[in-house]
Amino acid sequence: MESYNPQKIEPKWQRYWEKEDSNKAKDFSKKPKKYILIEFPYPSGDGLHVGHVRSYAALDAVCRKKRMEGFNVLFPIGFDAFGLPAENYALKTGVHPQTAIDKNIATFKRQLKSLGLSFDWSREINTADPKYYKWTQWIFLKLFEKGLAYQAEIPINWCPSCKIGLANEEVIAGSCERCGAKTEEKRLKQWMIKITKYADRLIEDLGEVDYPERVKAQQINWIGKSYGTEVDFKIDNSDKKITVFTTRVDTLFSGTYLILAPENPLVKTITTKEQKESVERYIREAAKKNELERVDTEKERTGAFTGTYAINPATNEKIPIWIADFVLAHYGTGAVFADAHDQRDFEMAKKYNIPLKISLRPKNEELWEKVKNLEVCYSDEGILVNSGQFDGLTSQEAIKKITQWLENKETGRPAIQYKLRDWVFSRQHYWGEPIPIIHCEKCGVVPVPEKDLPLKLPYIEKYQPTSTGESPLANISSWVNVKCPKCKSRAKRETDTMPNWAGSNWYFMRYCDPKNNKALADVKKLKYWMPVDWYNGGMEHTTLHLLYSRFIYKFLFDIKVAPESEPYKRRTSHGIVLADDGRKMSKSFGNVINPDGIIKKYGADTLRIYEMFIGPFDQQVAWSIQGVNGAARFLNKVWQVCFECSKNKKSSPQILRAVHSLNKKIDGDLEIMKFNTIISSFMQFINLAQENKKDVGRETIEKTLILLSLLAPHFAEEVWEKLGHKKSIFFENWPKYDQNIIKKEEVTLIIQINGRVRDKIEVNSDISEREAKALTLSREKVKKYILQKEIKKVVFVPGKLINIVVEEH
RNA sequence: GCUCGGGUGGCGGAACGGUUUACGCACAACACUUAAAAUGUUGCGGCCUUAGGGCCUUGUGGGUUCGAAUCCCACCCCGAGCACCA
Repeated sequence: MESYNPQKIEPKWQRYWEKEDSNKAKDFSKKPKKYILIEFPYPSGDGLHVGHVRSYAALDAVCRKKRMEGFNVLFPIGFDAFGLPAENYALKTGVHPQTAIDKNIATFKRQLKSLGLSFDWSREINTADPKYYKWTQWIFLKLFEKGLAYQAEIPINWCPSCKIGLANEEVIAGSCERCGAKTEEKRLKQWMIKITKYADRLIEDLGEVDYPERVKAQQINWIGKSYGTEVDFKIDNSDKKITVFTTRVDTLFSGTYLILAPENPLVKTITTKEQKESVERYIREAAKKNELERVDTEKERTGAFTGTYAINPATNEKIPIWIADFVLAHYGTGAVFADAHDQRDFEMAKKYNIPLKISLRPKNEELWEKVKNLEVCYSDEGILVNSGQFDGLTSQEAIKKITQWLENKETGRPAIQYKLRDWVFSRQHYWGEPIPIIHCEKCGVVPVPEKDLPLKLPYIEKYQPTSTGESPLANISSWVNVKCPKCKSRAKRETDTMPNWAGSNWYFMRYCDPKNNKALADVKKLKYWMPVDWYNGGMEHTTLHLLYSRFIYKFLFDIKVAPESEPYKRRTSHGIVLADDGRKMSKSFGNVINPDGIIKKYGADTLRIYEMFIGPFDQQVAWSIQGVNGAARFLNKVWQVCFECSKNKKSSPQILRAVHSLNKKIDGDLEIMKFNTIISSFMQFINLAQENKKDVGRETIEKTLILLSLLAPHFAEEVWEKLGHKKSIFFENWPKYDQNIIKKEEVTLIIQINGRVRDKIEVNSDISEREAKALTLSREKVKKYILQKEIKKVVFVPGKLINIVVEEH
């Protein structure tokens, strides 16, 4: 008998599957559809990561099973090819991003194919292909048309040394990722997308999808909806008012000052002559700090007095208006009322000797003494004091009643705030989709007409950013200078490009109809395939890609392009694969595992089995080369058993029961992604078969191979063929297990005395309680424990256990 | 600080109200071999015991239960995400 030689058989079957188009999904097939999606890779120069292998192999197993169960499965693959690394690489080496990406994609394709994954390669997409990004640009035009894309001057991370705007993910601990210089805030006009308009729907519709709790919680947290009250404070000696947002209106009576964000436009108009200098100095200081420094909660509270006062609508007292950098301009109204029941306000008032008042009383008397004397800040809920008619109410009651009271006086109202901010959609980079907008001297902002799409990214030689912070595209005057599509007068193109997320927002729709020239995808095909039935990906995309793409899909639903409002029925996520030292795999640590090496030495099937066995799928796992040996040994054992037993006629009841149990285990565990227990059950089965080779018949071997084909497809095909089959094993139907065969006649009954295991007996599985009790009490071991003691109770769990409860002395 | 996960042998982990430590790795002994590798067999939580066996053990402390790794309460530790969000 030949020994198992993956290096020989794997390429053979990969060629076979490619030739036979084995994994092609058929549009409008009468079979029920399953759309199973993995996050498409960014084709980095490092090649495929063993982490990709784990999640792709897992979902590949799911797809293979669904096909054998009679589903028309769509399991597509593509490449998210725009992005910064290719541009940085170009800056360093002069190699054009297009060239680098093409090369990387070729490597990825070779690697993915060498794993034998059952992708439908005929639907391959590439987000940097003009035929693809034509539709990414089209979506932008639609957003613009509906008023959801707009320009605003907002602060961005600016590297004064590279003279370039940086995305948040390019700023590491307040410094530029490339040169290490401290970043500053710079205000630039940016394209923004109004995702906030969809905030409520993004929360509510989570109710109708099947996502892990932690994913839902993270998205809800990120959107950060909070219910509160808006309160108007009249400015003293003026008609103007300052509106603040609070979730704790119960503390309004202790509001002894107001604080504005330094960037709040009101600051300029209300600051008095006397205070102008110190206020302006404070604003300058605040602007110099980057986000990281401002957020440092350990630092001392600072602020500046504007010289102006406001009237607290609850007490009618005159209270000073301050500015402080811990008040955020972009949240709420950029203004808060400050009181003794907020840690930050409390600290700041202490520092500047601003008067404080108490309006909440804690239950704890000892604490109350300290709170009363302003020794500590009490910020929990309590009972109202010094609050006029509201005294004695709990915080919860007071929030309702005070809001109502303010509403009647027309100085307040219930309000809702979100943490979610609009999405900054501009990047000052080359390697992205150009934003299809023209700035006309006469007409202003004019969209590129749809017929002119795709607006192709021009091929350039130099990627150096401009000194003004514009993208390198601004340097190509022949591309920038155009005629206005409306009035034909002089105009300039927008030179910002889109962020990396633009292409991945809708790629799953393109898979449904990847070659369509007339639409991003044919409506009928979308209706057939969408929504994605099962989408697996990383937790790191929860608040970026996953949220963005849900939003864009909702928008496309609203303009009648998408057939429903949620793109993904079910989301699951994998844990990351760490290096054997427990750290992230990274070139700089020198601990990266290249799947090519493992495939060469052990074969793709071994690698796949190992990676799925390594630990729970949704948790992070550390790589271990010794573990790969275990997977290789397992496949070798299966190989031996298959050939040694294939001539046996019949299987023993024990083996039959075991293989049916295994079948059941796989059916159950695959659906809940417990791949590690599937493989351990498989190992147990093979160990049993190996010990009882005479009892393993051919039909059991064949069943085993079909079960194993999900995990080790090349292996299964090869043995299947060697057993004399002419057709691919993947044409077989998924086997059904028989519960009657699984049911055991004889079981081990556990005997407990007072809950402790004292004995075990082999009994018929449907033994009655009376019989079991009699049998138990006749056992020598049991007698020892119940001698001269009173039996108080007998607990009987049929087929499992009997517990004798006796009096303890 | 808030939200969500976790803490079980030397290690990865299984069990998620009913035999704790399945399966794998590592380790040890033996067999096969001139030798090594590979493979196979056996052992492998701790303490006590001549044996039979006994006792302890799922981060810590309580509770519910005939019975708790599993359910409840409090605390400690680790990981992930958010974080001056009023």
